[in-house]
Amino acid sequence: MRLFAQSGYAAVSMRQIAREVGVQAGALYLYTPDKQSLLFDLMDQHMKDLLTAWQSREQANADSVIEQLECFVRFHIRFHLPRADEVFISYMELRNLTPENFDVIQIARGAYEEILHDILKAGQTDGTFKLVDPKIATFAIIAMLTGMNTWYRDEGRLSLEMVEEIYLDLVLSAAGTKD
Amino acid sequence: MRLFAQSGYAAVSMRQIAREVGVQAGALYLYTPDKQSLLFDLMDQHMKDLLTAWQSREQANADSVIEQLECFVRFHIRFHLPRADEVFISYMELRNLTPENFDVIQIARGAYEEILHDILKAGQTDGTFKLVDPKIATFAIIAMLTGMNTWYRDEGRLSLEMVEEIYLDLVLSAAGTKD
DNA sequence: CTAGCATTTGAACGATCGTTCATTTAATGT
DNA sequence: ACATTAAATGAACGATCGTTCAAATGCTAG
Repeated sequence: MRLFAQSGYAAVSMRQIAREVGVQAGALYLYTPDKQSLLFDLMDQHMKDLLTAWQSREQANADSVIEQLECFVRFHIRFHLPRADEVFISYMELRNLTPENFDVIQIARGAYEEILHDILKAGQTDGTFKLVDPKIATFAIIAMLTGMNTWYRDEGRLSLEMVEEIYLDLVLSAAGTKD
Repeated sequence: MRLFAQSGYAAVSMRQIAREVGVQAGALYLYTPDKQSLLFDLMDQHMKDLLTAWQSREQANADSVIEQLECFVRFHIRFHLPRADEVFISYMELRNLTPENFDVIQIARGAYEEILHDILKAGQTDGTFKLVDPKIATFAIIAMLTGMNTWYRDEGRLSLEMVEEIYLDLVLSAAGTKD
């Protein structure tokens, strides 16, 4: 995972991976059928972890849509930030998946986007959110949140908690809740 | 450019590039010193085009910060959307640049981000934007706008003009102008 | 038509790729 | 201590990589 994130799937050789785990290249094939599976399993597990983590979070079903959106934003940040390598790989290496593997990941990604989409649609329907297009807002918000991974550093100017509040404010504003 | 965008720099061979332009691999070296230069020149030209295009846009200096932000958003969308391949490469292939080439691109990228940053800071200072942190808002807005490239298709549900208005609305809201 | 220059070829270089497999080494059960 | 199973090696496979370069080809000026 570290090697793929650092140099990219295509640029990392099985021999480099073997060296990193202290083994000869041939031995890797006792654990994986091929290089492609290493990439797919990494991405597939990441998406499964993501969806599972969402489903098993402390859930308050009677929440207002604003609280639901707030919950989603905080969840997204807290899940993605500590997983910089997985997230990076999952976004950058999609084209190195075989078509079948690509489809699996895309479907999981769609399921995750639908979580936010449903919240935004509900908020638009009951008038809480002043949104022109919930589908586009979904893309925009997720891109905005995930983009954090490209610049956030633990030793940076702002703490995780502060960044979380700032992004929450940006998202709630974009959704049209600030009146 | 098309090959790099499609398969990634590392996965494209000089022989594939040669075949695409109808020539043998050796002949490419009459036009480029090496493969790396192909990638760098592509990205460097893209960044130069971007900054030049911004500087030479029809400029109304007395604009309000809201108009400036609106101008930036429209500019970003109109510049990036028709250049899907260049943008994709410029974001995905950064790690395949040599350190010196990487620095050149990063500096140009910083210059572009500073355009938006300056607008947001000005708007925060004069009270037009209700922003907690202009620097983070800069990252968030650019990520949000650039993310459009991953899903927008010409034959899609919405026209470029409509998408532009929707994103403009999202950005202005996020900046805190909608009261 | 030819001389001279520019362009392209195609073979070759050494290196590295993902993957396989006979063989060796390590661990386990009796 | 030995038989058996598991794990790992390291050499080898054919393929492909970026790059070089002598030789062949195409083009232009005289």
